[in-house]
Amino acid sequence: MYAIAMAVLLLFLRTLEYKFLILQNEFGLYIGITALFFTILGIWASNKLTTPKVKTVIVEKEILVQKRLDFIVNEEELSKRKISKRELEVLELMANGLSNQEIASRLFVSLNTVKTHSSNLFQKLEVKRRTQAIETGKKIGIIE
Amino acid sequence: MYAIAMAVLLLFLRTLEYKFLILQNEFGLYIGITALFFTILGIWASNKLTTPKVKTVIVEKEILVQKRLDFIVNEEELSKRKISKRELEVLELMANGLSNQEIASRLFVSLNTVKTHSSNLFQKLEVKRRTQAIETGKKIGIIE
DNA sequence: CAATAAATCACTCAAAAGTATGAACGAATT
DNA sequence: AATTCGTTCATACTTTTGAGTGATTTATTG
Repeated sequence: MYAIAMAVLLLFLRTLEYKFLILQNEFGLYIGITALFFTILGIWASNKLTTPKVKTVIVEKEILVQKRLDFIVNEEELSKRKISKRELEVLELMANGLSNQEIASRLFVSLNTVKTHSSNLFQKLEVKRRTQAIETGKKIGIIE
Repeated sequence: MYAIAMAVLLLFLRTLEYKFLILQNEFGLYIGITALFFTILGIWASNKLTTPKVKTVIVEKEILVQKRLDFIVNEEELSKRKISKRELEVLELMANGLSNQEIASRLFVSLNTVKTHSSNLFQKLEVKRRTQAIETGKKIGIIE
């Protein structure tokens, strides 16, 4: 491409030379045309060939978080209700708003397994729904 | 900048001409140097002057918020998100672990109405599930 | 070693949750 | 009078959740 452009330009300049009898000592004109031409070519080539610049703008989105630094799991409730640690994990993820499918993916188990855990959990917490499980879990101090 | 580059080049070429007695009919050389020079200049100019593509990255920044015992509804969040008082009522009952049907009965409206309210609520809270709605609702201080 | 608990998963069925769309109505606002 | 908003409700449809049952595997423990 570059070579072709060069050839075209030279040919063009030669034609000018013969047709309009531009004198050789006026070569400033040639230089000028060449400069202009190749500047444009350079810009074009740059745009075409270089990977586009990416300016990364980081926008901070404020997320309000409330943390209890003093949180300790109520082991007594856990043993009393015979809640296994897998079940507790599931409950924690539930409280974080994950769906069963998302929990399954997170824990690398099947959806059915999560369902089994949650179902057992509900019995142990004596609740009917996940929202109640989260509520109760917080109340008895097994999750934050 | 461009003008300066042009001047520099011309000066350089003139210097070459007198120092090394380059003949005028060998102007292909001049052309070549000029072409090369201005191609590079064009590439450089292009890189400098083109507006970079802007890539926006949203980074979630955690902000610790102390939970106060004297709960006051965050009116600002309510108005900012345009959450109606009926929607807030539904959210409160959701957070108490009620099912949609139970909420409907409590508010003396139909199940479908509760669904509409909760659906609108989820959009306004930018969540997909009721568990997330409860979580977010507590975080932004519109429910206890 | 046998018993037990925990974790895994499948399958089915039913209930609940959620989406999308449209619509009716009254109160408040322009 | 026209418009906007909140509330209400319906229909239709999809996805998720949950109950119930049964089964396998692995680790632990009496």
